[in-house]
Amino acid sequence: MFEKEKLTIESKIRAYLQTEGIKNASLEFRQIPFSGEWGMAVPLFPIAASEARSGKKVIVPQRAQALAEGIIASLGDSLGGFSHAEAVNGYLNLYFSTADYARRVVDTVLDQGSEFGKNPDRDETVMVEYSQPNTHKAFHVGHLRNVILGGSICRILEFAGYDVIRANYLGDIGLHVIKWMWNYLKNHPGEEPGEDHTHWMNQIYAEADRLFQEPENEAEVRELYARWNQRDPEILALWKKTRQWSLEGFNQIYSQLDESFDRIYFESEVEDPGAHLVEQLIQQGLAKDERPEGPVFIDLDEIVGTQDEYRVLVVLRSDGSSLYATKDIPLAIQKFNEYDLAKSIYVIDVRQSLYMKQIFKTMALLGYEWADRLYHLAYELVNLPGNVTMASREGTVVLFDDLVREATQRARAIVEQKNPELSEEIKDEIAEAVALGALKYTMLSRDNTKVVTFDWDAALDFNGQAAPYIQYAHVRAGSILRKAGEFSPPAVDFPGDLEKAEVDLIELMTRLPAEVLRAAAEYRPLVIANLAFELAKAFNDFYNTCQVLNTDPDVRAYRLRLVAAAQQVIASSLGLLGIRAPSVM
RNA sequence: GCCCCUGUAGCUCAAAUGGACAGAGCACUGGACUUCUAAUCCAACGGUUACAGGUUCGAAUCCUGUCAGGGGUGCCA
Repeated sequence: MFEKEKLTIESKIRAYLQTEGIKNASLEFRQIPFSGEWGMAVPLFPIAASEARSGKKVIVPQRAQALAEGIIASLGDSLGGFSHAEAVNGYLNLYFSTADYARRVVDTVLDQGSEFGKNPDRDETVMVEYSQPNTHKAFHVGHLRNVILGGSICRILEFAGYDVIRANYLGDIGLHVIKWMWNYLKNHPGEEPGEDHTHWMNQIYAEADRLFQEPENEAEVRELYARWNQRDPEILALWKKTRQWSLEGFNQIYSQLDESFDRIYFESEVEDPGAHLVEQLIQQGLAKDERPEGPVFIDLDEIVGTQDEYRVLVVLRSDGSSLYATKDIPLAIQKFNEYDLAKSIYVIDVRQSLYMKQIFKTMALLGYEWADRLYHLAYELVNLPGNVTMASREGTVVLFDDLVREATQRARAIVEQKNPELSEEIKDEIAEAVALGALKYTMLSRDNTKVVTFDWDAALDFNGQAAPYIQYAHVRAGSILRKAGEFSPPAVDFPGDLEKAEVDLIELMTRLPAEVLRAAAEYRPLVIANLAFELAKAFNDFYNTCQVLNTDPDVRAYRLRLVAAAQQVIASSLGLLGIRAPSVM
């Protein structure tokens, strides 16, 4: 937003440094930490230090300070858009005219609206594969982190200018599916799912898993597996029907989470291509075939010439049945056959890091030039207190629908208390927005590499650094505009003596564009989560210290602009997290 | 054994990628609703950034080592 001023002043600084015998200095602009007014800072330590390194006899801090002072002296009155400058602690601080800066930021935000902070189109397509649930099974809080993270990453990448393809890869075959069908045929023939598909599917699965422990049941399941392998039409039909139930269940969840997918892949579709590919690998001499005594595997360390780095990748079991790797290799190829991808991202938990590395290396060995465009976005697990990993088979899970139901009920009770006059329908909407927002924010506001310990109290705490706090700031802003009867107040000048709360709020708004780029580059929604909270905090501070409606007409005029702009930026940052921004709550 | 991740306030987490006094939220204590919604705000409290060295003008951040926790490591997904 201030590139022009930056460039002008930069060339002037360089000119001065030339006279000091310093050429090609690397100038760095950063934020001035504390501000009653604001501007940019240029640290001169790096320059002084490089002088010292090149043999000149200088004391770095003093020299840095002297340079900053020298620059100011040389600039004189020609500050090129800045209002004044200071030399402090070896930093050159350049300040903007408060009135100009404020007006410029607010005008820009309101002109661009929901486009503010959005990067121009890059003409690059990125695929993000996430969620990847197994059909016929539960959807628990562990799965939730993946969907929420993947969904937010997609939104951020889009905002950063990429074309994004949301891909899902469903585990629709395997022992778990056979077990499910066995239990269904034996104990629940003809039954149909109720309202909540996933919950019902999971009950049958959990029961099947329990019964599977009995040897005679296991034998029956194996029999069914054999029929499946022979493509028994009756079993195939049942599989298709029940799989569809699962998909419908997942879609209920996705739509509740405001998630949707552009491309769905099924494990069942890549199993056969995978088997053929394995044969090729063997023929090419890349894979070793030890069947029937051993499996088919690629000795990556041996091929690459490393030790204990890539280990070996088993691509087919000794009995000829398929593994993850059997299918992931053809799937990677299929993705690039279908799309021209600048990047293919896999949102998968950190335990599969080595496996992902093996797959990527294998693609490189196969000669695909796009192998270096594969990226594993690893995230840590959601554990229960006491570091207990959620696992359906252990029964240590918090199910998605249980959590959402509880959270929504609590949110609903608060809406009831705050806004009893609202219609039931609106109350429900708000409760859902708040409940889901809170869950999403909890997942997104910690770094991908950090384990989330799921705690009911923390997940259901709507106070403090949480989504409802941010949503509430958005609501308050909307409320002011509604009462003013002006949702897009006309442009006006800003005064030079703004309150600190106003300055801080404006300052945070300017950070959105850069933070979007950083979040996209690092695949870290946390960056946006932090900004959203800080914006809300600054807005609440402003709300508390600055009257908008009941004040001088001049003040009211520019503050209405400020409120509208703040509301926009808060809404945008919530949007990037996939969190709804209600207008009442 | 080897590899990866983590260790910051009582608890849960940040820290603009090496910069100005390490910041928030919970919890605890004391204040603020006749005023644009108190799902809010203000104040107070709370730190040898696991430990020991090193690199440099400057380190939570980079390097080495140690300790603690978690994960991975040829036919689980």
